[in-house]
Parts: sequence; structure tokens; C-alpha cells
Amino acid sequence: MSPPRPRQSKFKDVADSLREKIRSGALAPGEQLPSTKHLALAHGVSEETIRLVVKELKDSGDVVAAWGKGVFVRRPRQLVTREPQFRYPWEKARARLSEKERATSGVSEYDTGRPRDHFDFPASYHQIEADAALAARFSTQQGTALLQRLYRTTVRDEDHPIALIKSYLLYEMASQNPELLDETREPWPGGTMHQLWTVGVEIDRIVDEVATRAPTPEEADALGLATHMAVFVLEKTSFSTQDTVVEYSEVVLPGDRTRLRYTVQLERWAEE
Amino acid sequence: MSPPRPRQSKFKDVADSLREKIRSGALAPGEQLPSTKHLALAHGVSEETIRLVVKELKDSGDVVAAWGKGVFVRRPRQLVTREPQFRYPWEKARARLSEKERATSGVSEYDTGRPRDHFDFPASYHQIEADAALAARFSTQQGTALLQRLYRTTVRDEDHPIALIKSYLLYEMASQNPELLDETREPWPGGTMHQLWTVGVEIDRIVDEVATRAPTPEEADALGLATHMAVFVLEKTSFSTQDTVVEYSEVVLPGDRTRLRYTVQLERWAEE
DNA sequence: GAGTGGTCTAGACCACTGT
DNA sequence: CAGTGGTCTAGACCACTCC
Repeated sequence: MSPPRPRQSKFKDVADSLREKIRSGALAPGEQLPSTKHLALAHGVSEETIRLVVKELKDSGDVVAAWGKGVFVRRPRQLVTREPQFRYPWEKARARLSEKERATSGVSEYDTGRPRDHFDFPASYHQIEADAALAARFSTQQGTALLQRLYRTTVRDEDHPIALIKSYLLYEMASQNPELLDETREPWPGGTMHQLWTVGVEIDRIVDEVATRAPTPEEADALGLATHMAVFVLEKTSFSTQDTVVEYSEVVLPGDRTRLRYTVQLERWAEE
Repeated sequence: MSPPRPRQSKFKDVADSLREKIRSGALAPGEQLPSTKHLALAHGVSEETIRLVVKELKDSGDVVAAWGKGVFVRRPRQLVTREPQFRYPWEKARARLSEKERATSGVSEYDTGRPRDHFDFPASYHQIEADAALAARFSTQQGTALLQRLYRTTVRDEDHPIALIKSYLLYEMASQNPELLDETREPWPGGTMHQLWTVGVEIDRIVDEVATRAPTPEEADALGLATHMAVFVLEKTSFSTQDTVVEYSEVVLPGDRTRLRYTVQLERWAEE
């Protein structure tokens, strides 16, 4: 299973050497690597071996290849810290402000500190039937009608969104306010918290479940990730004050630029 | 950058076909794949191409190769859900129990539900000097003496630990109780919360910062991960009731078997 | 021994970018 | 056109397993 060779493989020698140069900054971000031919000669290996090493570096996100031009060191991206314990209460407080106040900003501005007009929020709505997993989330029957809403939070001057979101509402609940079924009303000032309020729902708590995995090819493409960079999958379940699940969403976040922060406050020990 | 070919590459054809068979269960966990030769003939491609596809499946964790024997579908591992908002308060409450009570169980049992004697807790202590990053965490000077403690939480009947932990204490603080400098006293009944209590420290809150990335080769090896499976990196900062940082640890968790769950409780809206 | 996976290469051929 | 990366193959050679 592990490398049976006593000595390092040539492949690994070259890969480690290049990675070292990149990590140390000897090859700076944006800089072009020597061509496949040069590298092959320099390391005394075949071009095919170089090709395989470069493929690995590409897939792991260290390097970006441009067709017919060359291979370049990837530039790191700006970090976005997502802090749900501040964000969710802030959203909830905003939901009952006037439309004018709600319109001034949204959660993406909250996360990134950029003004609202730097964002696009393409949204598309679909009526679907709950599969087993979704039905379990909502404690309902398989086949129950749900409103699926797809979003991608996009910064205008960037190439890739900072999140891919699938949000689900019970169709019956959402249809109590027909405007909630209309995707052209997005972006909705005040967001989901306000939308739910229009049908009489107040959120009591939100449960975040966080997993990590490799992106699907579609996710990697959409988020600008190499195929072997990780994503967070944040499964967010919102409970109403009646203790029922009123929204469930799956948020896919690019692992190279996202951090999550949660604070656990502890009770003081009683004096002895 | 993207595949320039109009048609799918043979590589991708074969990779997708095999992945499909695995994901759908047509090739069940533990089952052996046909040999390289067979696959090459069956798909009408060269053995080398098959080799590359199998390497990819191996690296992504779909498949495990056994030297001289064959290639087998990987068996999924049992999930461990880590819920800090329950775990940390539980640890804090336990820290002031009698030694006898503390000795009965620990956090790993809490996470996994397995009895204490199923675990090993190899620990090693080292005195180190804070680098820039660590100094910033503790709001202290670079070069300050720290006690670095390395743990790996291991289940006896499993091959791999469920976490790799690097924990840091201020050396000066820890040395107030010489027993805290002695790695042979691990596992310490009541854990770090009790250890800190012996030097007069009570924890007020803990901040978890979660990132995700590919494992280092060492981490992949230790945690039994394929090279392209993701890990969580949980940076855990403990603040004392005096609002100073008293412990900082980096916990590396295997992404294929770990979930994190956090609940955000919201305040009720005031009646209108 | 025969069967398995693993490393590496030479070289044919394709496709895009520049000048 | 020359220079770049990208796909694929045939085949030599190595190392481990099981009989």
C-alpha cells in the first residue's frame, strides 16, 4: 500500500521540490513556472513525469495552468470569516425594521464588509417533493411539497461566488404569502428572517451542522476551486418559536477562503 | 485551463464509470475491483490510463490498493459528532468533581459513547518558544516559553486516532503545579479544565475557529485518510475569567468521519 | 511461478497562444 | 511558425502476494 521503493520516487522528488519553492515564496504568486521541457531537463526526468507532477500541483490548487501559455503559481484569495453567533441575531433584529432600513444592507455585506452594490444575488425557485432526507429534516412525509431556492452570493469584481446555497421552505407555509413564491422579488430586503415573519413565523434558534469534503466538479467550477481543495458544507436548520423546522439550507463554502467562528460561553462556578 | 477536447477524455470516461459503480453500490464496500489488465481490456484503453484512474480513486479515498493483492472499495467509517456547546460545559462541570468521579470518564467517551478502557491517550510534552503566531494567540512576546502538549485520541480496536491535538499552555503558568509538566501523569482525570483549576484558573469561554484543508502527508497517514480527503482544523482558544488566553490548541479532525454541531439561540422579539 | 499493483520513459498526436 | 500544455499508449522494469 505505501511506497514499496526504498528510495523516494522521482515523482515525489520533483513534486516536493516544486512545492517547496512555492511555499517558501521562491516562486511567488502569479509567477510562471519553467516549461515542462525545462523542468524535465533540470530534474533529469521525462516530460511525462513532469506533466504528472504539474497535474498534481494543479489539482491541489498550488498552481494554475493557462492553455498554450504556461503554468503559474496560484494567488491566494481573501479570507471571509463567518460568525453565525453574531450574524444570526443581527439578521433577526433586522427583520422587523422598516423596508427602507432593511434595504440598506444584507448578510453578505455583514460577512465581507463590502457595500451592497458590489453584490449580485441570482436566485431561482423551484417547487419540489421532499426526498427521504429532506422529509426527515422537516419531520414530515416523503413527497411533501417544498420550495427550493437556489442562491449564489457573488461579489461583482470577483470571478466566483463566496457561497452556494440551497434553501428549503415548506411550500404550504411559503404560499401563505404569494410574494414568497416569486423569485423575481429577490434580493428580498431583510432576507429569509423577514420573509418568514410575513407568514407569522419567528425563529427561536438555528442549528449549524458542519461537514467537510471535496467539492463536486460543479462546485469546484462555480467556486473557483481546484478539484482537491476542500469545501465546508454547512447544514443550517431554523426552528420556529413553536419548535418546528421552518427552514433548512445547505451552504457550500470554499475551504480556501472561509473560516467559521463560534464562541461557547460557560457558566461561572459557584463560590465554595 | 479546462479540457479543450470537445469529447470527454478516455480518462474521465473510465473514472466516471468506476466512481458511478462505487457510489451506486454496484461495487460494494470491501469488494475487489477487476485487475488493471481486465479494466484496460474492458474499457478499451491502455493499462497506464487505468493506472492513472485508479490512482485518482485511491487519492480521493474511494478505493484502497493492497500491494500484490488488488484494489478494493473503501469501507466508510463511523461518524463522530462533536458538539462543543455541550462538551465544553460538561468538561467544566467535571473539573471540580472528586478524583474518583473524574476518573470514571473523559471527553472522548463523551463524543463517541465508548467506554474509557477502549481508548489510548499517548501524550508527549515539550517546552518550546512561541513563534509569531503563537505569541499573538497568547498576546505575549515572541520567544515566550510555552508548554506544548501533543495528543492523539485513539480507539483501541481502530487503526487510527479520531483527532490529533497540539495544546499550548504558558510555561510559567503551568509550572506553578510541577505535576502539570509531567507527561507521564496523562491521561489526567478531569482533563485540561481540571489541570488549569489546580493553578487557580477558571475558564470563562472558549472560541472555536474552524478551517478546512487537505491533510499533510503525516496527518493523512496518522488519521488513515487518502491524500485528497479533507480535514477540519479546529483552533480552540480558552479564555480565563480574567479574560486572558490560558490555553490554545489546534485539533485536526478527519473530515470523513467528523461533524461539528453548534446551536445559536436567538432572543425572542418583544411583544408589540 | 503467475498474478497483482507501481514507476518511469519515449514518443505520437492534439490544441491553444503568441509573434 | 515555434512554444506551450494535454492525452494516450506500448513497453521495460520493479515489488509484493499467494500458491
